[in-house]
Amino acid sequence: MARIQIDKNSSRKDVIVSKAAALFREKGFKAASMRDLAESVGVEAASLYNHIKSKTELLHELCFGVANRFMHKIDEVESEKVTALEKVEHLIRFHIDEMINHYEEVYVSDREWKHLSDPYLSNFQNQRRMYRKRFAAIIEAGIKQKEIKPIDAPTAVLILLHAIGGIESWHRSTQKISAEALTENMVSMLVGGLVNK
Amino acid sequence: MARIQIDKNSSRKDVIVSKAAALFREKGFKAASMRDLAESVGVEAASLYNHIKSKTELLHELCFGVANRFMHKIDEVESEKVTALEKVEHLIRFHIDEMINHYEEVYVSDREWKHLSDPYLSNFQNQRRMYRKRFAAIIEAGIKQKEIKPIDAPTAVLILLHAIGGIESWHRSTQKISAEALTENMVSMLVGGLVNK
DNA sequence: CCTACCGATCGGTAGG
DNA sequence: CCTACCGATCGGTAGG
Repeated sequence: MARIQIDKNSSRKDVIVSKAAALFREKGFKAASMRDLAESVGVEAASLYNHIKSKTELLHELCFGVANRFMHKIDEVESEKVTALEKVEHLIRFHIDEMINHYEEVYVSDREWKHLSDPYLSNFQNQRRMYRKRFAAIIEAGIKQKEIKPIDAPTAVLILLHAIGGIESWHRSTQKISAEALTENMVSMLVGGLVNK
Repeated sequence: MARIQIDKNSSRKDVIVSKAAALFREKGFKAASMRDLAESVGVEAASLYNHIKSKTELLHELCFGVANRFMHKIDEVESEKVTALEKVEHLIRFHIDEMINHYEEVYVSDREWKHLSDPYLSNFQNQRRMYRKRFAAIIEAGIKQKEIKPIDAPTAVLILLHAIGGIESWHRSTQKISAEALTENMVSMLVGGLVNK
């Protein structure tokens, strides 16, 4: 049987990582076993180790993949020539989009990073802390320019990020409104909660 | 040594349940072992089973304890003679208060209920679904009375509940603003995102 | 409440 | 990629 794929190894690994995301999301990192994962990939558990080093490596890849995308995005947004409030809205829309289209990875990275071990754990926590600080700084700027009402910026960031995490429930619900409607509703409520008057 | 406690068994169990909440919050239900719990209580693992039936029983108690408080509260709020928007604000304040003062139980009930097993699991999911429906109905009423802007009510509920879950980050942060300041900031942003104009 | 211990399951390795 | 298997750890029980 002809194989179109040239780099079989890397493709196989991608499949494993993506199945791992789905499994870790569904059961949690600790409760998901490598035997579960093997079954969902369609091989024996031992065979997984020809493509990956360890279970934790899968978590690294998921967490840092997501973290990198967010870091890249905030670089981009910071250099935009728009109002602070518009920057905030762009970040909100990016988070919503990520949560809609890369649900499993984002969810796992958000809830299961605690199970990373230590060179990676502190690295991840630092990136996360940094990201939130930069997000808060944009809100702070918006407050100074009176576009955003005077609130505690770190609290606002925490509300925004967690609120968007609620898209989890949307994914799991049976009667979903459309992704577009969801996005506009969320933006309306979240940006509406920020604006001055 | 005199013992003031009359019902030793029930007191001992309360300690175990509360230590379990802290441990499950910190490590996650699956990753927290009964040996960890025993150590934090100050006994051997086997001794725990004189007070509890199983590890899962601990999770039941935590999840349903929290669920019952919320169900009781929404009963109360529904019968209040105030505007729909005020009812929503009361629920928001209750959620914030619960998340500030019963952090560990609420957090565990929110994130670890997946590990319940099945008579309890469906029961819990039903209560949760019911609660959200009733919350959404209040918002719907507020929209009809033009107190609340026309948004998708289930989406609004999802945003509110998850946003308040963000208090987790406040608990873990080193430079906490006061509980009162946190509450007023959150109410301002969340209620502000709902009001019509 | 403890010592001693169980069967099951886990992540991972050896060797082909 | 598989068979066979490992040491560790888990939730829980027996018996005192």
